[in-house]
Amino acid sequence: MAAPSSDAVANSGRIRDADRTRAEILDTAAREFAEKGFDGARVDEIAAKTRTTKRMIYYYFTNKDQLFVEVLERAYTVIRSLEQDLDVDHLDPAEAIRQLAGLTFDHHESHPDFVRLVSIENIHRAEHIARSTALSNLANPALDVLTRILARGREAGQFRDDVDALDVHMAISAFCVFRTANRYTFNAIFDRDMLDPAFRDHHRRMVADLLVSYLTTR
Amino acid sequence: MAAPSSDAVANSGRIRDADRTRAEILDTAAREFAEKGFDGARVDEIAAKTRTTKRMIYYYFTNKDQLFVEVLERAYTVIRSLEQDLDVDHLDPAEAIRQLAGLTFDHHESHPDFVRLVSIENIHRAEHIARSTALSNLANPALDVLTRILARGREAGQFRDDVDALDVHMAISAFCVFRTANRYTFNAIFDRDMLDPAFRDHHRRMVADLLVSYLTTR
DNA sequence: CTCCTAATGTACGAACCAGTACGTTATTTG
DNA sequence: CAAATAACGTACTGGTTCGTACATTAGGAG
Repeated sequence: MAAPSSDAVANSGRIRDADRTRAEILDTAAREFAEKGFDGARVDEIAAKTRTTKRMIYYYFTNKDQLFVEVLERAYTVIRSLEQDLDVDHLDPAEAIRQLAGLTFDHHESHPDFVRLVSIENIHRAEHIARSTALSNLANPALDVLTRILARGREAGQFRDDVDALDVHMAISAFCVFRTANRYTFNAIFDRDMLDPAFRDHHRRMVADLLVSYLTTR
Repeated sequence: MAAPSSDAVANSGRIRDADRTRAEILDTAAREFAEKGFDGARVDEIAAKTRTTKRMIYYYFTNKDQLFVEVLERAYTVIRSLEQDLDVDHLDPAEAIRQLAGLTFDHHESHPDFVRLVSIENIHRAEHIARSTALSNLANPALDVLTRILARGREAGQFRDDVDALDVHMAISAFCVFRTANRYTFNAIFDRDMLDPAFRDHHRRMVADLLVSYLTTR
């Protein structure tokens, strides 16, 4: 009965705010894409889970593909900024590798949606990344860090010299990504949930050990 | 004008053969699912690429989900039989690990569609595998082999004793799967095609070295 | 206060797509 | 060889889904 005034409140409470609407759409879309995949996700469903309408999605993002592009851009930006904060130049090279592996491990462990989005983008052969100048030019701070660590390790005679930073990055990513990305088939077939906390610390140490033992073996 | 007889020939040339039709559908479906993902693949398109019709797909496989289940069953069966042929009990444990890693590496390298199908199934949270008794019960011969190798390595005092066969299998799979599954985003962002032959041998040795150095470090 | 534009909402359409009703032909069995 | 059944084909439908035409309102500029 007091509806009219409460409607008015709801309306004015919902002040027009482009940034806010855009951000809310992106958040919801990220969850929905990660949950269902690109082709499985529904624009109508994303809109329904937002406090705005489908029209707004097309107003801000033109189409479903472009929406996915911006979802990806956002997801990558998060991990890149994390990596940038990594300061390991003062550490022993082996310990620096352990820190880097640990950081990657933790990020993937706590951002399964990011891992899923990347998997989905790979199924689509990275066509969205290719269309994104932001992502094509986004260098990886972790690589610079890694390059310096490897150089120091080699100079100290601790590390082998037949691997480059990208190889090491790949090996670390592979391990961390697999635990999250392939968790379901792995669990279904081997009956072991890789994300079970019981394995967490063990696996976290395992990536680090794998890389350090590899690098220090000649 | 000579159509009737040539039609008849075309018709009788296409002898009814359930097994053959089924197999052709499965092959085509596997390619199509691997190419476009489960939701991206079209039943009409699969049918069009077959010498039969959509009706036959539903005749043999009931629905799209069941078709995917059987595609997966087939794909897994191939690698399982490969692993079964692996005989490394006569080898030095470290060398046996290298052989196993090499076999896994080669299979993933030469069967990108298999890797993609697994990725797709993970996006769908292994719901199809769960529905397949064949897959749920399909043990992994590689695990038995691996268990024996690890036991021998430990007895010989060569291997560490804080890892089990499944951990090692995971590490190997992670590396091999990543190269194929994440090749596109990796290439887009780092401008390195992991499947470039130039890296093939290097990476093949790298997985083996990673595992052996890890296992032999205490 | 008025005008202009950015922001938002409603309703709809055209294409698409999984699945099916119905009919036909080959092959096997008795 | 007849009857039964397995294998196959055509044409269609009902529901879905991306995208848009059109209408409206809020808020800032002057």
